[in-house]
Amino acid sequence: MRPSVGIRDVAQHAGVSNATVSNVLNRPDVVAPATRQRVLAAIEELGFVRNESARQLRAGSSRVIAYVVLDAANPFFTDVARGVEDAAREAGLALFLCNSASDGGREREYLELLHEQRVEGILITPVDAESAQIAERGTPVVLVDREATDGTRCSVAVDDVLGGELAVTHLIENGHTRIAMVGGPLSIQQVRDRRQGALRALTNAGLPADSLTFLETRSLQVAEGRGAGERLVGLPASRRPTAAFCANDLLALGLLQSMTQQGLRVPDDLAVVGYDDIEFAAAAAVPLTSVRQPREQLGRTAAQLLLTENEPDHEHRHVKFQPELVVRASTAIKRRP
Amino acid sequence: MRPSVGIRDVAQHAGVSNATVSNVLNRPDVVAPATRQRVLAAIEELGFVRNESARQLRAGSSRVIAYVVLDAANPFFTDVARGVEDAAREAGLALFLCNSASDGGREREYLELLHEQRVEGILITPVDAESAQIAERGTPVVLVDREATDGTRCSVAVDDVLGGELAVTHLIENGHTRIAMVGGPLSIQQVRDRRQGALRALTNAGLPADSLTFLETRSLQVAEGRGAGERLVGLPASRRPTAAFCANDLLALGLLQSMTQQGLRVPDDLAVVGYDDIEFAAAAAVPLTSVRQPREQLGRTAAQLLLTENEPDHEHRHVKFQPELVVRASTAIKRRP
DNA sequence: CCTCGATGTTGAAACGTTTTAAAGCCTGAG
DNA sequence: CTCAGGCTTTAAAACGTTTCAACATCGAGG
Repeated sequence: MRPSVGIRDVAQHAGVSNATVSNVLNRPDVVAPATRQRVLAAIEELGFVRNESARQLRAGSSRVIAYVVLDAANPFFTDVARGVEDAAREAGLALFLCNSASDGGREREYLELLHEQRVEGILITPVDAESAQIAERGTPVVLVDREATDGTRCSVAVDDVLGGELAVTHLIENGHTRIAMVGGPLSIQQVRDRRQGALRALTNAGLPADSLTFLETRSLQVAEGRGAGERLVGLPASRRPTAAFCANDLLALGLLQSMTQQGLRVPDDLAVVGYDDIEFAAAAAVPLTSVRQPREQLGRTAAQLLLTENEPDHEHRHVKFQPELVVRASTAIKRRP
Repeated sequence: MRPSVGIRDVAQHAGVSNATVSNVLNRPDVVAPATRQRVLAAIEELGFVRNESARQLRAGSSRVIAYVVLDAANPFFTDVARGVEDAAREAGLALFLCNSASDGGREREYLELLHEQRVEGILITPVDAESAQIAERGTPVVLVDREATDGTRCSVAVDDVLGGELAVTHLIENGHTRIAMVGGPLSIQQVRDRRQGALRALTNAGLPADSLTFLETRSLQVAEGRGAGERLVGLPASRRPTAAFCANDLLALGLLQSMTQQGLRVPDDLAVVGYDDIEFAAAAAVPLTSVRQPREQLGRTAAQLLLTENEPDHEHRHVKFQPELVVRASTAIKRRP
């Protein structure tokens, strides 16, 4: 099953030393064309596959970076990952994706493993603030979609406070004064920031802070959005919000579904704003107004920062992008009946 | 930056031999409690992180499997991946995700890298038939969502021919006789199989084969679905199909969007069936009728097969699941006006 | 007091590469 | 004919673990 043909088998078969085989693998130009051919033929014939562990042990570098993603099922993160991969590929690195699935334990396990693997660098969208503290143990770490509070590492983020403000300001301009915010858990920095932005929008408009009903969810997934929809409809009509700002598009889609199911109409009975502007937002039952983030650029930039990490004069940087509101049908202004 | 503290530094610091440190790491029960404490303290103090390359080089096994996915942005695959991860985790293995993004070149690179890394096993949904042939070079490989034609490896698939048949039979039963199939490229086995199923449905119903207009797309992504929508509407009304079967839900969502944009109504002007029944299908502008596949089970089973792969008496198995039609609004029967 | 088995610990040999310094070989100039 | 210098090739020493056989130590049983 595993004949385990090594570099020395190849060498013997080609009638050269193992050093020469190694040269063919790593510096093909340095070895004479004739010998090179012979060695390549031997490699082919024996089905030799270089043992990366041994290579890495001796050479010290790994040619791999990893992205520990918060939720692989969320298209937002796969778009970020695409950006990461493009940049990594340009630098000749491969990307391994790890899914923490919002589970701090998994996240820790993956980080440990990646450290042990001595990957060239780690990108991570951490589960919560604590895990963001994770000590750097020799492997460079860059935070993605989260700002590093201390100066111990680079980070790439989007201004979530501004994003929340944009969303809710838009709702206020459309005449809404009772607004729900759906999102959670609050241990997630983004949720807190977006809520803070929402509150700022109220303040700016001179509305009282209790104009915002916060519906906390256990995760940022579609099912939780549906649950929030039921809770929302359960509220007494007099206090029921006329608009909802969701902490991400998955929640918004779930909310939308739940509204339809319960016979309420969007935007007439409830206006909805999502966040992320994932591709499916535009294809939703009611095309979703959403706060767009530069997803791929986020990933691309993060990877680039990571690559500068072991330059001698490296200083940790914190890049922050601006979000942008994309208006669609889910917040069309209410028609007079 | 990289003090590179090794097992012997720890040993020295704790006043034991490196063998003992290794024992603490791998067989904690065999070393006396007092010594163990001392070693653990030293590890903590020095911030030692085991070098996985060296471990693997010596020990031979890697505790990692990988899934080379066809399109990480397609929720279908992330759901499969969830199943894979659950099963892997139960077996104490970590999962690395690699995204070939339907690019044969990338796929080959990743496979090469994974072979070199000596991962415990590889799951792959291959880009095309050729790449499915990829020689096994010591690392067990299991095909996911694709049937292995030769008996050289295990595979887990869903009956795509049946799926296509279910979809189109449903359309025929709803009275459609001019049907479009949207999908491609034809190098993808699934697309071919689903088309074959569609044709079989026609035959069963006694309809001529040219009742099916095949609109080939360049990929299975939303944007291509939109493109197909435009082509569809461009057809002369007399020949224009009244229903479309899409090779996956992403195409169907794109098609849907394009219809709405062009002022046509689903299902009245065009009935639409998707494939995969991803979560977003139910939340679409018009909830999508779709062919559901047991996504997580697919992944879970694949991982389990992979784990049996180096049992002594292993025989390659081909598991095949049955798809199931989920009917929603996008194929509701046309009302008499 | 000796032996034996159990329990902990260790020295040293792998594992399969890369890398470095040096050795061979050749060609053409002196 | 010799030798400098360029081009190829090589022997051997790492890299940081795990593992195995062997070595202490100790208490109990004879």
